[in-house]
Amino acid sequence: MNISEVAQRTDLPPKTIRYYEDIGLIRPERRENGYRVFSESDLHKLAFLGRARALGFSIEDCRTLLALYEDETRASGDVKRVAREHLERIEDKIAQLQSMRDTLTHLVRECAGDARPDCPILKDLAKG
Amino acid sequence: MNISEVAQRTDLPPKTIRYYEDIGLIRPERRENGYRVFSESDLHKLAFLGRARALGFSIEDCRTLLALYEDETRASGDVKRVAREHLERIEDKIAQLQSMRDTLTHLVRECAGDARPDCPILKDLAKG
DNA sequence: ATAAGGGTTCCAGTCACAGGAAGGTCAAGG
DNA sequence: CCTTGACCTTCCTGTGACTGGAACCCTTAT
Repeated sequence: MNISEVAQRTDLPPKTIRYYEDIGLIRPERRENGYRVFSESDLHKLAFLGRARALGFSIEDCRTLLALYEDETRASGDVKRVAREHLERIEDKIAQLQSMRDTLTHLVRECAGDARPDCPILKDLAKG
Repeated sequence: MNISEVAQRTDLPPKTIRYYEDIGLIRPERRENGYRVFSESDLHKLAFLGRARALGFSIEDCRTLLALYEDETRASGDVKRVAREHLERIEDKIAQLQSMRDTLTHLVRECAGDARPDCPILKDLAKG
C-alpha cells in the first residue's frame, strides 16, 4: 500500500503519517525506489493512533498506549491510569473554559454592541 | 519602574512582558543603561492584557482589543463582535472536550484496571 | 575587590503537525 | 521515445505564546 491509500483509509493526512514514522510510532518498509510500503499492521496502528488522538491523547500517551496494546502481558491497570490522568486534564480544561465562557457570556450580554464607544467588556478588562 | 516590579504588580512573568514588547503590544521607554522603564500606562496595558489572556483571547485579539480600548471613538459593536467570536470558539472547544470526556469516562468505568491484560479501552482504540 | 541580585540580548525548545520547494518515479497516451 | 500529470521523496520553515538557558552588563552592599 502506498501512502495516499493509507491516508484515505485511516483518514490521516500523508504529512501526519510521515511525521508518525519520523517520531518512531510506525516503521513501514521501503521499496527499492524509496517509496513507503504499508502493511495491514501499519494500517491498523495508524487507525489506532487516529482514534487515540481524536480522544485527545498526547503523542507520548499514544506511544505508551500503542506499546501497551502490543504487549500481550500488559496490565489493564496501566492503560486505565493513562486514561484516567488524561481524563483529569480534560476535566480541568473544561472547567477552565466554562469559567471563561460564563464571564464572557455575561459581558457580551451586557454590551450594547452598537456604534457608541461605551463598552462593559473593555471596562471589565481595564479594571477587572 | 523596572521589569521585576511590573511583573509583581501585573502577575506576569518578566519573559512575557519582554515578549509583549517584542511583538509591539507595549513600548516602554529605556534608561541610558538599556533598562526598560515602565510608566503607569504601560502597567495598565499589561494588566489589561493579562485579563484578556486570562479570558482566553488570542494575542491578536488582545492587540485588537487594546487598540479599541485606546480608541475613544470606537464602536462597542466592534468589541462585542470580537468577544462573541471568541465565545463561539470556546463553546465549540467545550463541546469537543465534553464529547471526549464522555467517551473516556465510559471507557475508564468499563476497564477493570487490574493486572490482567484484557482492556476495553485498548479494544475500543483498536477497533473504534 | 567581590559577590549577589538586578537587568539585557539572543538562541533553542515546546506540540503536532501544515505548507511549500526541489526533485525522483511511474503509468498512460501520442 | 517523449511527455504529461499524478504520485512519491526529503528538507526547511512556520505556527502560538511563551519558557529556559547562556553569556554578558549594571548596581549596590560588604
